Amino acid sequence: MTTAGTAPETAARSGSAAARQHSLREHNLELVARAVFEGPEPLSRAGVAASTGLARATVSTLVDQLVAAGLVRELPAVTGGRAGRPAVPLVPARRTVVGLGLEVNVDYLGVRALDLTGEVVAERVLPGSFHDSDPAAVLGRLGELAREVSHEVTAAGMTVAGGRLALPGLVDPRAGLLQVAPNLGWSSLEPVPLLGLDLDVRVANEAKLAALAELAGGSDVAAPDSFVFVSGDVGIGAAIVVDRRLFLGERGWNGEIGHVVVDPAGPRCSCGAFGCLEQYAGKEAMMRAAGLPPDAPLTDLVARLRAGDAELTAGRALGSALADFVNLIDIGTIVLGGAYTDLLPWLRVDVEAALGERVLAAPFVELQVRAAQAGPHAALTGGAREVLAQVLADPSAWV
Amino acid sequence: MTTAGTAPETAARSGSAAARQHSLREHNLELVARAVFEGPEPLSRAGVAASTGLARATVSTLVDQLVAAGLVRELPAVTGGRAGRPAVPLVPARRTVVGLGLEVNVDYLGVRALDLTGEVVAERVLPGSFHDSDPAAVLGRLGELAREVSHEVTAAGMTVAGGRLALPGLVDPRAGLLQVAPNLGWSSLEPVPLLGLDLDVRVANEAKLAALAELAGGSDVAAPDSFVFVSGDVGIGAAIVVDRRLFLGERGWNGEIGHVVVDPAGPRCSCGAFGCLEQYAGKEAMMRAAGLPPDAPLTDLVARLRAGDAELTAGRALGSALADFVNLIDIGTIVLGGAYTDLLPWLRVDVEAALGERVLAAPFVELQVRAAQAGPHAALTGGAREVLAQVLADPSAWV
DNA sequence: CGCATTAGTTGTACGACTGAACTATTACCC
DNA sequence: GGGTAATAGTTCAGTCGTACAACTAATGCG
Repeated sequence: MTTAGTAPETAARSGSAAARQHSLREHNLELVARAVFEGPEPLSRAGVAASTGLARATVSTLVDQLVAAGLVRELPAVTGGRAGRPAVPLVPARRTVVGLGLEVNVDYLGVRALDLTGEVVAERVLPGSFHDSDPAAVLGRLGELAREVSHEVTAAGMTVAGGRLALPGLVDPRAGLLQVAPNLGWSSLEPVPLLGLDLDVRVANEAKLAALAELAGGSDVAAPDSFVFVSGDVGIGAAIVVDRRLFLGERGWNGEIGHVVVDPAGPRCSCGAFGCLEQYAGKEAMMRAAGLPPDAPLTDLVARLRAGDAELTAGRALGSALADFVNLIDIGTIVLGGAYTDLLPWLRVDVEAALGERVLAAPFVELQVRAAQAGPHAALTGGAREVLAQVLADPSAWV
Repeated sequence: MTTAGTAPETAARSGSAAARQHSLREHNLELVARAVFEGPEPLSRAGVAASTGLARATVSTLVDQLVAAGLVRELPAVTGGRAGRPAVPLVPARRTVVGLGLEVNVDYLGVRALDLTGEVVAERVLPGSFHDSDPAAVLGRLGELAREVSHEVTAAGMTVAGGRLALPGLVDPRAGLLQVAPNLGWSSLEPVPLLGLDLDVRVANEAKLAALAELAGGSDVAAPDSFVFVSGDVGIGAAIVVDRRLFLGERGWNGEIGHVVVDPAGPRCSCGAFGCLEQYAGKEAMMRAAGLPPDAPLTDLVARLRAGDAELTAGRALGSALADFVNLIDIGTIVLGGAYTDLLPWLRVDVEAALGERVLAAPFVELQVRAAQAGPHAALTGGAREVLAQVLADPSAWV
């Protein structure tokens, strides 16, 4: 008993655990669920068997379990013009299981519930100003919104699988701790208990979750599997997605591109250092450079740029910082989010020029810069998607 | 047959394949092998069972297979002063299976064979000058050295599991292609066939493999599980190790810290851009700054610094670039290799100051800067270790 | 209407892990 | 010195998940 007690820690350290018979089933259940969810068009049982390499008999029992658990739905058998028994197409189940995305940001609170098809089944967004706010009060209010949403979906027969709370700051997801969120004026607190929810909620950085929302892809463009997501606002945050998974570094504090050196002789930054990217390509800096007040709405800047009454010089600095990023991590696709999405037409030339000049591997690979596809409040969508991804990763918990 | 043909690709794309019965065994075989190899002190069968969570009966059969395959060795049973049947300690087998590390660098060729205990069982190092050399001739010569080593170890009854060829340049490990190695004057070639070896050899970047050598740890200090390894020489390369595994980005071209911006108003770099780190902290820049010829040996610089006849200003630039690195990927331990290992005493203060100033998370985490532990020609050791790690990851191939 | 074709199901076989009982070997204590 | 407790390792029946093959189901086509 004493020695056995150390087993879980050791297993966790090495990242893998003993595999039993039922681990096999869990693994294959995930494999089948993924095949159904990620396939470009609906697959039949036989199609799943072909694409996974599992035997048809095995797939049948696994699919039956997923259907019984309410994760997968059978469409009416479709006779596709060719001989043979018609296939039964399998699709993600609608309105049975939902993931909750929660967010506190400088200008709004929000909760969004997504089902397995990616559809928004309930939502509350509360605009406001949460500069230097009281964490307990704000998170309490957010908790109320979440309870409203939660009741709404459970009343409709759905199950809430869990939640993700997006916060604009340094967050340690493993410890459930917010270290500091400068724009909220929050520091060193455990946000989840203040929500007062009877639900498995984890915290995450806002830019990281917004990046995950990109994985859904746009209507026209497919989402890349690996990309760097850069969210430009007052602060500038980034997330690294490799093979559709977040790369978090040791503590989830990576992607602080806003404080990369652009010019050591540049202006002093709020972080104390000199010449950080934020001083060139942060929202306030861009506004000032265009002769607008720093807290003017983004649309004002876009209007000026459209009219030709201002120029956007932030692209050079952004491109320089992105070139550093690409040189250091080698991810060839850059997705620009936040304010940069709308500003991309005036940024693209300078950014691409800087990448071409400074990225060592530029001659050998096509670097892509594209606008974010996810709509407003992307972190809400990303958070809900992450919860659902976890359901998908371990469907056996729902069987 | 037509549909089944797509299975492997699909499985490969999603990163996981169908799990059969024998996958279970493979997984657990790896688990047991890892427990034996990575444990701080030798474990018995019962100890492995406790640490992995597998049943004793299962562990026994798995261990027996590993012993039969020559990967694990049983030490004489030891009576440890306490009651009960004495345990049989299990340790990595000596001189049964070896991995080969190969390297072409500017000033030498080398081949090193390591066995599972990490001991060097054979080695050839050939100093020389391979600036602007002929790839076919040089790789042919290296192939001869490798054949000598290979014959030596097979004559002693060992099996060669494979090899890794380390090259100082942009390497695509997946495609087995060297894009460009500026200091060798090589570009766009497939190096492995030129070795003329009847062996599974893959290419890799020199700094990446040198980083893996660090995982063995020093005699005094344990190796960290996650770190950034920076190798300073004429060029400056880096590798990212997370949970004891290389993070390679999309193509293995990451870690190009030598071309991170230190000052856009700085001197022009060989890459075409301005103010790259290499122009401040590359070996030639450091030599010049100390009033030495750019190709002087490192010992000359160290002698001057010891005597107080020169100052090393590279630390500020290096610290600035490292701060960018840490802000972007959040790895708290930095291991300095190459020329930096010996220069660390004169770099440390400036590097740590820059990290403290520029790293956003600095107040919340202790950043560590340490010297590389692996000895000379670390890439040879790292390459051999990677081959052996692959043996460990799939022992079933040897059973 | 029968045959070829494809989808899905059923049943047997096999392989891998588990738990419990068993053997082996030592320390400790009276 | 012998009995007892303790620990290591082995044996064996039991259980579970997948594979393979044979089967049923449902459709198109000639």
